[in-house]
Amino acid sequence: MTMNLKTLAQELGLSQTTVSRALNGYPEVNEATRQRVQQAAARYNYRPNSRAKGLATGRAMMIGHVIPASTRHEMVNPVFGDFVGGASDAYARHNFDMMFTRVADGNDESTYRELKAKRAVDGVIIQGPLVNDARIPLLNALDLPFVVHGRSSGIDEPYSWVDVNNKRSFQRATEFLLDLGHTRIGLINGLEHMDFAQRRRDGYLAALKARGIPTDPALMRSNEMTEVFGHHQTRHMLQLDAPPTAILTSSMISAIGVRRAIEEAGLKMGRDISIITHDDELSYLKNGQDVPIFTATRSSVWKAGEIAAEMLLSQINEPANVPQTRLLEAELVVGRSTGPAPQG
Amino acid sequence: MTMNLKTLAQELGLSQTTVSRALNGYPEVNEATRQRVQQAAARYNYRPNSRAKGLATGRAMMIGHVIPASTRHEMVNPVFGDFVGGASDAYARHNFDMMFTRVADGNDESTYRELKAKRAVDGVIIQGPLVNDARIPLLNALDLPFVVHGRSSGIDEPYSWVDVNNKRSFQRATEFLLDLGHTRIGLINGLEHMDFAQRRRDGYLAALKARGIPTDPALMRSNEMTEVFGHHQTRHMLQLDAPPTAILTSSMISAIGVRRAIEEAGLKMGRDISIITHDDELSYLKNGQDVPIFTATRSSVWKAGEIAAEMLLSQINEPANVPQTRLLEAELVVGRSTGPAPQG
DNA sequence: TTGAAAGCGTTACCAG
DNA sequence: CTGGTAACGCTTTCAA
Repeated sequence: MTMNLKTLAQELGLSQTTVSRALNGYPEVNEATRQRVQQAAARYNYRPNSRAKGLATGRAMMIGHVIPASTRHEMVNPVFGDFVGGASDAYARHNFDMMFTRVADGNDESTYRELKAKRAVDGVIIQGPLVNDARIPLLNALDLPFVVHGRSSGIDEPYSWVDVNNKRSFQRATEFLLDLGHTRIGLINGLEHMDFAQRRRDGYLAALKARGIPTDPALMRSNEMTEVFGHHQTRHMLQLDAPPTAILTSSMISAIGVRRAIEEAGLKMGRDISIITHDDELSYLKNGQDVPIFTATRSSVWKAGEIAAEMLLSQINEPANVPQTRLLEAELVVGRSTGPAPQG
Repeated sequence: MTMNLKTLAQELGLSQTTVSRALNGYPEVNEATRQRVQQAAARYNYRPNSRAKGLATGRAMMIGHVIPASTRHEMVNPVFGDFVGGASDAYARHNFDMMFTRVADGNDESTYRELKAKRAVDGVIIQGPLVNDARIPLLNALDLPFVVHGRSSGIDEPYSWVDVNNKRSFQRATEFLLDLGHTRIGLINGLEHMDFAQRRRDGYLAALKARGIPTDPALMRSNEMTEVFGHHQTRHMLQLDAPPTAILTSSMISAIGVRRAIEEAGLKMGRDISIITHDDELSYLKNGQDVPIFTATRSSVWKAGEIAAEMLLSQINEPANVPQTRLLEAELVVGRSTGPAPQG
């Protein structure tokens, strides 16, 4: 048997009401009484039953993260872990908890509906948005607060998001390789229906176009970002008549496979071929300026998680408070769509 | 306003009791009534409010995973993601949810106490056990059901665990390298207070000893399993007067750094040096037998997550049901400690 | 086979 | 400043 409000109140010779008020910081309680109550609560290690509290207040103090089963590898992607780490720090500050639901493919509509109907969460974070992601209209219709990590092209409803500037960073990375003299640059990208993959490709193409370098479809691959595919795609590219002299990879995990394929081909890194990866903390000197290349570094993704969580909580706490699109620290971008959204 | 039991019952002209019984599969309800109720529930997309249900039943239908902040890199370790993936599959089958709590270092005692006092979860999974891990006696004292992913040497209380055979796999891997003719084998291990790291080292040492190969402390490193440290440690080992000709790595993530250091040293993989990594799906022919080397492959870790979750749920549902130590599929081991535990 | 009513442990309203 | 009491939405006994 564990302590509850009723017995704690009896123990103190007070009413449940007063004890509850003392513990929840209501002003109208006598300071001496409050002290007494707090001490007793500490002594008995009393914590309000979260389900009872939730029932009474109508708030779950819980945020849901729904993970499609298809993206089994997603959980392994460092971006996932870092984002979630940052978010959970923010939740902890506000005494919220974080709930994960893995969902079979194609089943996410019913999952969100259920989350809403069961009142299991006060809001959700959407990870890995697709192009024209159906979850966004769904959640708007369900009136379940949410924030998207990333953006979804093709959606014209309002929604809040936090993203890195994928287009700009891939454009920069490509320019960097061009500056080094490479003209055949391979792109190992994520799946094309993922929104970020399109933005990254756009950046890559824009850089090539600006220099008048022809694009070669054989150098542009897209698939799940796993070691196996990184390896596979690289092997094929290296067998081309005119293989790439540099490779741009979308994730640290696929880069493992890329490097293995390069090893196996007997090529020497840095001499025969160069590779750079989206998670790298890289910058380079250009016109006397230190220019960062990638924006999805481990720490900025962590930060993105924190910001997304804070946005969601503020949306939940004061629904009137609609976030504005703005730039954060030059690298992170947050926004409310259907406003004047920053490009990239 | 969303549908609840009361209005659903009114809509049907039935009592809440009957509706509840019909929906929860109680036998004493008229089949025609049940049909009618189920259809109405589906039509209104009714789901019982999980907090109200939890209050009434005394069960949270939620499992907690507590993640120490120190292991920030842990969330990035594929082992973490795969284990959690498997576990959440199992939870989904039983309609349980999964809650994550990140906790500042040294604060985990109060976190577990709070989880218990708030009745937020029905049980917890312990990840990354240390040698003589204090969480085990704590949770036993709190009477909060738990299952450990891994084991904790030095604990003599009973507890349930699921583990791979770390010792045997590192012993095998070392033997494999010895069979290839290597005599200077570097070990890049996890932090030594982590229980698994000790077991792995033991396996490595046992293999060397069996062949009479002297051990060299300079070849045995242990640290967090990150790219940075993998790189760092490898660089140092390669600068030795007698550098290793093979390296055994504890994780795919640190292996990234290992490979980079080897590249930078201008060595050619497979000719100058070989590396194998604990996550590799490797096997080799020995005496005409195909012998698997490592046991912590991605898929077996996934499976371990499923098994751990199932053990925990069965412990929660029928506390009398104490799991027995046993071998699963030759590679996974589950158990109840203070029984005759399998070695390794 | 069905229903009324008493919890489950809080919060919040309304009196005093 | 404090207390009584009615929600919150469900399950579960006890009666019918």
